[in-house]
Amino acid sequence: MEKRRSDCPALPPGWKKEEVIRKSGLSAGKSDVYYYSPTGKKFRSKPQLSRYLGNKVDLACFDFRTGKMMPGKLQKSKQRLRHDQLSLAKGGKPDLNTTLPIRQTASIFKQPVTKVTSHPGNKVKTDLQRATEQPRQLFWERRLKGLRSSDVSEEVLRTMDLPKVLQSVGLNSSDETLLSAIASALHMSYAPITGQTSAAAEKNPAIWLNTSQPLCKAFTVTDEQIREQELKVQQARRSLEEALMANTLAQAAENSKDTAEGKAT
DNA sequence: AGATTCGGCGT
DNA sequence: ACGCCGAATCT
Repeated sequence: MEKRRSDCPALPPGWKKEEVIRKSGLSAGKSDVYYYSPTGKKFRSKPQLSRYLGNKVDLACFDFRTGKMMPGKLQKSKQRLRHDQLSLAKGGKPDLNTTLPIRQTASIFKQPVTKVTSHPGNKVKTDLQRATEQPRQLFWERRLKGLRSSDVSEEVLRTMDLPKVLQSVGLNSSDETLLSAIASALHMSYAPITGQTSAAAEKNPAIWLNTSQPLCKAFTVTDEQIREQELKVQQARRSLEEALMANTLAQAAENSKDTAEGKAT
């Protein structure tokens, strides 16, 4: 079989590329691409490669299959914004993306910061497939300050009212940030959100802060509150269902109008 | 145990 | 249709 490993000019010197054709099974004829580092370590996907190279090499426009840099390949951020504004101006569908505005690291993929876990004479498996939890800055949630949600016409939406039992921890964090902080915590972790349970966190957050919990004082939620909330969610779902239904109907009407115009010309 | 190979999930 | 990665299979 063609076990030819070729140089890959788009990568630093010493990196090799290999393409292996599948010879049996349902996917016979298709191929898999692998890269080998100068030390001989094998890489079988772009995320894996990106994790290893970190910010040494920007792989944003690197095409894993061909092994070449493809300049037009930049998809995210810039182009994306332009498209959004364009389609918005034309009255297109609203963007339903719910990704949190959390800063990622230098690479285009999730990537842990440097964390040395292997020492001479110590057997520790490095380069875990899934990057472990990243360390976080103590008051990272403050970066959420001032973020507001708005509707498609840039009209700022009324903010949610938080129950009084929810109070932020630490100096002068605004209520507005607290909402974002709690929402982020709910999105980013499957663990229960308890707030800062240590009373000491209030006195000296720099030392006692639990960084896996939002900057929020400890609180308890009653069954009563849960039932109330369930009711609200049910109502919200009903109005959403109505809105979506109206939207698909309008869409269908629009389409049939378009095809009618097409026939007329 | 490590390398190779194909399936199949998610997008 | 394809990238990515789990896991069965091979050496």
